[in-house]
Amino acid sequence: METAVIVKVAVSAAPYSIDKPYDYWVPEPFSDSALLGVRVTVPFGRGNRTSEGIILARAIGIKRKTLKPISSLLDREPVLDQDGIALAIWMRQRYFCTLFEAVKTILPAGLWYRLREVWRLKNPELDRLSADRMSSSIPRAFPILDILYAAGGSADAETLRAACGEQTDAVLRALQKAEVVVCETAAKRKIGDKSRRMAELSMSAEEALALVEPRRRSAPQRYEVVRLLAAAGRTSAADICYFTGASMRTLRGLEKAGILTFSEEELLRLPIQRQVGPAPPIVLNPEQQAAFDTLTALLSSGQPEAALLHGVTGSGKTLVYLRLVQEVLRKGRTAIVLVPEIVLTPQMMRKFSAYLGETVAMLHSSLRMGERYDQWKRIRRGEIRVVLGTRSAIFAPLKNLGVVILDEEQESSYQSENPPRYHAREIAKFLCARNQALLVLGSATPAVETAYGAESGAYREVLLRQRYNARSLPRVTVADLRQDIRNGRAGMIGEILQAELIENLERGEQSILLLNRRGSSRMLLCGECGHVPECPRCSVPLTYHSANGRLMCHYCGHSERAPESCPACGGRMKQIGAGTQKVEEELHELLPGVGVLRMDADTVSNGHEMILNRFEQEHVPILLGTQMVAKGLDFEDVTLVGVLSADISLYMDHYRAAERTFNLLTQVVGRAGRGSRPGRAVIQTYTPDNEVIQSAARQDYKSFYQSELRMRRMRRYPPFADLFTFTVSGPEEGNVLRAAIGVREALRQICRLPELAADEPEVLGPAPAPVLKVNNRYRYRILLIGRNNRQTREQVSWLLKRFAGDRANRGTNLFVDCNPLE
DNA sequence: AGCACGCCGACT
DNA sequence: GTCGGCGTGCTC
Repeated sequence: METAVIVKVAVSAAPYSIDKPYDYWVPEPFSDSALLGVRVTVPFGRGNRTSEGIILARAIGIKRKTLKPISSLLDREPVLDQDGIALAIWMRQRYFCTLFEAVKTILPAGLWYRLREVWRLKNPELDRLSADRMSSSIPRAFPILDILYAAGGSADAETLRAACGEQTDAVLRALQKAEVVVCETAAKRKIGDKSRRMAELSMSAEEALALVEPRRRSAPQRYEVVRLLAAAGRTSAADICYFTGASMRTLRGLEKAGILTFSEEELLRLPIQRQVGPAPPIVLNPEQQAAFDTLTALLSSGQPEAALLHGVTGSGKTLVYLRLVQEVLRKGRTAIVLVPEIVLTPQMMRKFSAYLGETVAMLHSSLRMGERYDQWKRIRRGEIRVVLGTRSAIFAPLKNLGVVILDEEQESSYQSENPPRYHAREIAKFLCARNQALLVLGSATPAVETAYGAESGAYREVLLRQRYNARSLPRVTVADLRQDIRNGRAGMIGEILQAELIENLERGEQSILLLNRRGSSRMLLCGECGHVPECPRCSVPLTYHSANGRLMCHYCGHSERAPESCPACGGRMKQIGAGTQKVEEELHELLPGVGVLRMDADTVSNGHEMILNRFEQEHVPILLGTQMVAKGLDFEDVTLVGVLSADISLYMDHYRAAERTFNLLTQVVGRAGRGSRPGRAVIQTYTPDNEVIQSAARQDYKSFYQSELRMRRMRRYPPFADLFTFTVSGPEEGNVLRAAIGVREALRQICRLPELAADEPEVLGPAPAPVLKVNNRYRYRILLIGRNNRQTREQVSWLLKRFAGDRANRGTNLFVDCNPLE
């Protein structure tokens, strides 16, 4: 029997329902380089389509008849080590994704190849007449041959598809069978350099307008695009689409018609801040020293238990992190430090590089793909020993990991928003266990689950109670907005807050106002019939953007020009919604001539940091913004913080609503009085007696935690149970609902299994998702309240596979999330 | 999912 | 007789 090197491969073409390691044999020339963690291309499926894959295991074995060979190697050296492969396998069973999806998440995007199918004539000498004769029985073969011959004998599949439409693939396969053409797959690196596509007119503005003007009615978008380009000159394609509502398709059409030309523009490299100032030696106060001692003791134990560093705002957790990382480096090991937001990385980076110098690397999502990839290579080569970054930095390929630190561990940004929706804390736990490394979760307001873990002994709790320089907490006033209503004040700013703002203005001190809601959504409403324009593809009202005068959908990206009169009755349209713009107007009315800086999703695109710099340097009296103003920003002169309405996030339909509100309020209140002067905070609310608001006002984590934990125990929420959210989606509401009911019934069956029944699992639903329709797909949810253990996950996995395999569910899709944060 | 194979009805 | 519809089953 013939033997060969046999490898197990995670294949990208395998969907979840059939995902497993597939065996391939390795042809002799590859056998030395086809190592574990090397990416490959392989034939897959009946049609032997070329698919990407990665080698998970390797052995010498019998070359069975049914095995197919590896087609090519994509790497000279492995891109994943044994730990990385183990992590991918773990992620598959934890997040219900395929092995390959897990690998893709672990590796940096800059590393990925684009598989390009190139079709060419099998015999380059073949003349057109013979080719036509050979393919005479294949319908629609002529246009494809036309292009192939015009392009000199070969063309890539994308070009062919663009020119020949729907059935290109089928025709190509038929031509392949007739031995007219062959297909080759070329792996092309997605080049790391991020550039953006720019467009400009390829003729004078007058000429271009003259060309599109006659068809202004039938092709309004073309006309709009040309008008914009005529006025603005060279513009990025993304901006053109934003301001005109045209799609990329329209732009390409204009390119084809010779009216505009595309070009690429390099995005400027962010200058890396390396102002390594003289770093004074770190002096810890007794409490910090005690915390440090406890953590180092844990570090030296063989298999350290994880620690919760619970320190009030301003207790100097960062100094403890720094000392700990120094200690880890001294032992010849490496460290990962995670922060929740990109905005916070430069601040933290400055501190870290001051103490640790060149061994620190920053890794976060706003790095350009190429930079990210370069950093990744430096880390792999061992040049970097400390990685600081946001969520995805947890996948940094450090060797000999000693510690992972998650700062502000309760933040929801640690959970990925797209599948696999991993949580950096869970990945960190896995990595730490495997490397005998220490996991440190730092927070002033830990997640309820984490605090419960500390209470029940799963984490070692280390406390920091003292505020830095013994500063006192801000004086907090809870202002009852109902009182203002009784007094005839209908605005967003009540009497108490106004008085405090005036006081601050007189003293020449700065204030921060928080509007507790996401984004800045304003809608249009007809003043006469009440009609609200909705998204044609989603079940949400469209949001009005004043920057471009358009109505846009945040879910699917639909965009249309805002109507001047009501499409239903012709009445006048009004803007409604309490966005930051509205509050800004109110502020101008109440405090004429006072400078206000606004920071929200609308303004943030043109520079988060710029706004903050202006606030600090130009000493603008008031900064008004959404949640982002609450996060870790320190300004010397801010002595007043106002929360416009504390209630909004309390009544969201989510089990973490109270926790989120408490965290936000505590954080934002902590922004006041960071300098030498004492701070004040005003929390406006319609429910001043609410326990969450009261405990946030007192900065009393313990009492919030205890009442929240009682509630969660009663309602069987995490940490007392795990919530699996099943979402069924599809284009037809009836089918979706039917499929969802099927899922519920299957889950109820599963729950009766003896191995699960002991935990008393419960199944609820189906209920329509909070936004029922997104992108013309209806979504229904089923909730399973149970335990996230191996048995449950196996059952869930089985259900997912069965759902995908059932033909009755065609067109619908099912996915699962466990304990989603959002 | 994506593809081939196979088994039936409407055409040259 | 053959083209193409869709139902069925497999993916190393």
